[in-house]
Amino acid sequence: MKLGEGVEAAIHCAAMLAGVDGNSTMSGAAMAEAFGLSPSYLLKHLNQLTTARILESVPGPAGGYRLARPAERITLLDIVLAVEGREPAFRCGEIRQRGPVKLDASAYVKPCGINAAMLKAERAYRAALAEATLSDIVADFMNDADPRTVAASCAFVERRQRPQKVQSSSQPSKA
Amino acid sequence: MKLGEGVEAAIHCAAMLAGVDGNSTMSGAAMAEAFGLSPSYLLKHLNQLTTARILESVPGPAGGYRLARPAERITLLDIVLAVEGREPAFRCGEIRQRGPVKLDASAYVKPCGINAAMLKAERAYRAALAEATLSDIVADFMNDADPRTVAASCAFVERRQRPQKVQSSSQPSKA
DNA sequence: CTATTGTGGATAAAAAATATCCATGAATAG
DNA sequence: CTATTCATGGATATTTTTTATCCACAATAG
Repeated sequence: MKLGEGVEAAIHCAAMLAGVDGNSTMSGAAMAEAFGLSPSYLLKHLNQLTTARILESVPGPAGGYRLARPAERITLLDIVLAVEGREPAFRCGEIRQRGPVKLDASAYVKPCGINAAMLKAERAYRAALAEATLSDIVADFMNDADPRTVAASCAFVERRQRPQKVQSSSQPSKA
Repeated sequence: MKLGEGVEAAIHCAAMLAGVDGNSTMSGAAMAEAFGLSPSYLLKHLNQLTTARILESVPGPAGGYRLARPAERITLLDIVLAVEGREPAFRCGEIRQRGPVKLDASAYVKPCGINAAMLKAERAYRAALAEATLSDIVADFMNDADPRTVAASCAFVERRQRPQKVQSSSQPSKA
């Protein structure tokens, strides 16, 4: 039972994006640099987050990624499922009916109790992940982490975030 | 996040071994046949259960496996950890310190909050697995499953289990 | 002794995770 | 408009993990 490295990367990136101002963005390359990750592979994971509507992406010279909704409404479960897929970790292969004894298919309509027990545990896991919001993660970091790391993170965000053109505010200049 | 197929095989085998009488055993080959599994690979998993002292093994012509302790004191967590290993599914790569910013190692003595949140969820998962005993699994099977499958399982165990030589008891009545 | 069974190591085959590259299209700064 | 920047998606390569097989060995019932 193992989670891919992409999960760690995705959560860290999302937490960093929670720190950008307003609708500013940060490029995938910047985040890859911040965490010493392979840029082209990280983009794959960021793309999964975009597909899951956890992030929004903006193409173009000043483009990048930003959170698709407030950090209060993004949970670790959202991110884990987006990156690892929604299928349960335990996959019942129905080996109970693979034996030499030929038994009618109607004998197996009731679900396998082993599968049920494993899935129940997995629901507990997911429930715990659903309790942890991205804003919790960020708040804990701000409060508990070493002040130097907090300062370094904020400085990085400040330096690398990119403001977006205002387009829908009070003056609809765009038409 | 995925669990290997060995987990399903191991739990089914343990549940079947819970049905053998006294100190009788059942061979790995018999269990592989019962579930349509590759014998040589299944032995690897059974061996992991033996190493973890969940099963006992008996070599020799009448040998095989049996539970090392009552089914009431074997949990799904025991089996999952024995087969999948005891390491957590989320492995923190400390990518927070892999960036270009050179910061003293003393800045990272406090554990990563993301890691803490992921491990907390994993504790909930393991706690749920620890609640499910092998005797629960067997009892649910006996009560809820289709009577034909119960009968078939019991018949298989009855036919393939192997009594052991009595060596220390008082009444060698079986003979 | 002989046949059967688990143990452990070595090894091979298959599948998945990780990583890179490139062509494409979209957006926009200038 | 033009050139640049960036995300997207496909193709592909590399590495690791999982799955599976085989064999020499030790133990033991008959």
